[in-house]
Amino acid sequence: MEEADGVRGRARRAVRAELAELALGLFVERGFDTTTVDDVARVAGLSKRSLFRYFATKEDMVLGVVDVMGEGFAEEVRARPAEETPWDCLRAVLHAWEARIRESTDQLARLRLIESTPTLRARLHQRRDESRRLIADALRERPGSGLDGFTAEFYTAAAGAALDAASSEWLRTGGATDRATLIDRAFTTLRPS
Amino acid sequence: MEEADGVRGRARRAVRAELAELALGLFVERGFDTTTVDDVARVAGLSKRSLFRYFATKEDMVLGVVDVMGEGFAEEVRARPAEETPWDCLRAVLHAWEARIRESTDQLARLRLIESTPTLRARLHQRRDESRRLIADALRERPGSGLDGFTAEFYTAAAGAALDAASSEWLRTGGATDRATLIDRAFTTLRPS
DNA sequence: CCATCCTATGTCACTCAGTGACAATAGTGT
DNA sequence: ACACTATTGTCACTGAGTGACATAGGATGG
Repeated sequence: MEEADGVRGRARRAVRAELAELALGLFVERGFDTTTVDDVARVAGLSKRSLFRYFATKEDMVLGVVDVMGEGFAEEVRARPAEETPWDCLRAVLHAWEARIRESTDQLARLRLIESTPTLRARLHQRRDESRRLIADALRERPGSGLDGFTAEFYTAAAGAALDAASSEWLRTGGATDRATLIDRAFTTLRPS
Repeated sequence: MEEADGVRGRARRAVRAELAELALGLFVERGFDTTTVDDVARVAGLSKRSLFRYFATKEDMVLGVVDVMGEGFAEEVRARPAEETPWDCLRAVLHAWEARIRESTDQLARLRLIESTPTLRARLHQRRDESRRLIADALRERPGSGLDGFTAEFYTAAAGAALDAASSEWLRTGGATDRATLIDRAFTTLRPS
């Protein structure tokens, strides 16, 4: 039951990743809504029930990676120098995050699928929502931040808006533009330095 | 089939509103997830099937009003004076919108329910997402806006962030604060005048 | 007043996501 | 070989949502 890293846990995560990749392929090929979980299970060679032991929901098969974001992000916010403004702090962390995300594979196909599937977009937002609280709290609890809950939440949500717009544009250009640069542009739009 | 205002259409909308109110009451009382659609149908005195002829989804019974926002909002954006900056334009329209929303009943209970139910939050974001494109387009197409798609979308998403944070804070204070004021505060936070 | 539409509704059967319970079956350590 | 434990499969179930079809009710034209 413990999430501590045993051989078991690692194997499990490997299987999960494999299944996610397979599912993504199917969804991209046949469409998310028109592909049933049973379809995925059949192709993957296990039962629907077992599949749901790896993923809580169908959407999770696609979102998987994104969902852990919250805690890590909040932690990095806390680690930023105290003299940094909230806005710059968020920009910096988001920037660093982007660099890491770029390494994962299939980002373009995955994002395209998410963008074109309302169900998936909804889930994604739900996830981001849960993270937002965590991040806003981290922002407020920085030494000497002097932020109230409302302002902290707004900053965080605005940063999320930057991420959103950047992802959307990145997708529109077929992955040609640099997401990190776009994010910077968004941040600067509202706070020209 | 036509949505034009006949006697029929008006009656239909009245029934819809009545059902929505009834459903909201049940959801608030028993919880959204733990209340089945059949429950609502039973109390309302019609079949589940008929209920789904008034609402496409269970969530729609709660969100109902919110979803028409998109087009109206976009229209008002187009009607703003051209010399206004995008940011001020959004602020003004959002401000006007708030005044109108305040008139609807049960806002507090409804919002509380939405806030505390992930499924509902997800749907709400989904709706907002659909509106965002419309509004961003309207913003870009204002005479002499000079905005690219990316920037327009970011502005719009950021305005959505302000609305979100304001709603959240408004709820936190039990409806004591003025949402319009909060929105102004958010807008000013990122663009002190 | 009756025949005729048209719409709202009910009924029934179905799909699909997700869950709980329990049995079967690995795999690991001793 | 033996016990222990995690993983999987099976089966039956709930709950949202849909499609097909039958029917009741209310307006309209003759």
